Amino acid sequence: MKMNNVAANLDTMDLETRLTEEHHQSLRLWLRMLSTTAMMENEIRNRLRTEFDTTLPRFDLMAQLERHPEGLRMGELSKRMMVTGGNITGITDQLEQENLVVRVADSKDRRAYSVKLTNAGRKTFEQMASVHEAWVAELLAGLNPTQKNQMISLLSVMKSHLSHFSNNE
Amino acid sequence: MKMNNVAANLDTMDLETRLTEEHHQSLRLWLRMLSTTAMMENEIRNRLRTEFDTTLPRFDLMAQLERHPEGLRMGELSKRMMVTGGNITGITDQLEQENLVVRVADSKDRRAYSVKLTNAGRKTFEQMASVHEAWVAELLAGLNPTQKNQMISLLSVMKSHLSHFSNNE
DNA sequence: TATTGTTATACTCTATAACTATA
DNA sequence: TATAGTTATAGAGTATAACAATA
Repeated sequence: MKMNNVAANLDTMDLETRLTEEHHQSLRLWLRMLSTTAMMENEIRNRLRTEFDTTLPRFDLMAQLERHPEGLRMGELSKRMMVTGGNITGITDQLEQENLVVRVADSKDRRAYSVKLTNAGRKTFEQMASVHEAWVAELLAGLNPTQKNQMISLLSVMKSHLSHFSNNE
Repeated sequence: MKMNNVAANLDTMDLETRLTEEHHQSLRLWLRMLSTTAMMENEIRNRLRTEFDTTLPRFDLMAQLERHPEGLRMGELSKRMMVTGGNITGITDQLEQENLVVRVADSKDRRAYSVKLTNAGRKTFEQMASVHEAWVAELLAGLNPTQKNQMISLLSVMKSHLSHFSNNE
């Protein structure tokens, strides 16, 4: 009786062998995750550029603001988008020049701004977002709803473990 | 009786509502996947830089070569790494200057080269790879082996659907 | 003519660190 | 002193397109 299954081997294999196999399994998972995400991300970046002449970080910033109609401070955006402050300034500058967002002075802290979508920005974003959502559905159509839910919950477990490291999230 | 479960609603909801819910589910999955991958990728990039003074694309190129001791042509590397040719030239130039890889003239096609790891390159890569593998295991320790296998197979389904689009892989 | 790889260029995204102004 | 945001800079990664050598 052959036992190729990892779980079945738990009690027959020595610790070192088991760890090596688990390491290989983890590496396989990570490489697959990395390449799958990259394929999807490349496709979406290309479509955002050719269809809407925009980029993922710009789209992402607008998406953050759409979820927070009261506006978000620069530092909040920096944390949520996982990039340092200087970059937020740059992207915000671009979007402000195109009248898609505005900086509103904070009434209590005169060092701070809240960034908000303008009406034009909200309108533009809503149009992009609905097309974007359809793209995502199209690209993920290989999974059925049950599989998608499984994946969402596995990612949640993974993410909460990851949040113990470094300064992410 | 409330029915919040997607599957339970399949026969009672109209088509349009169902599609909207599936779209939202897909979007949620994609956003979670994107942020989870980014967290892990950032952590690994940082560690590669601080511990080995290298980058993910450089590491990735060496990893490709390690799996192909006979060498890979520039065009092959370009396809596998999902970037255009000019970039492969640049990364290969860097690694060649550090004596980690060599370009070997193809005996049959005088336009082409095969890129191979040097002995020093192989040694350097093996050291990095074993540390890298331990990092990945550490960062993925939130999932047990069964969950990792589930994730691997879900990603496979997803990836094979994605490969129908554009020029990826 | 088509293909392999290089070169030159430009653009986006990124981090870092010094800076201004407030707190 | 510490914090919010900006500025300036440098570097990595990327795509595109024109190019040379060879097929």
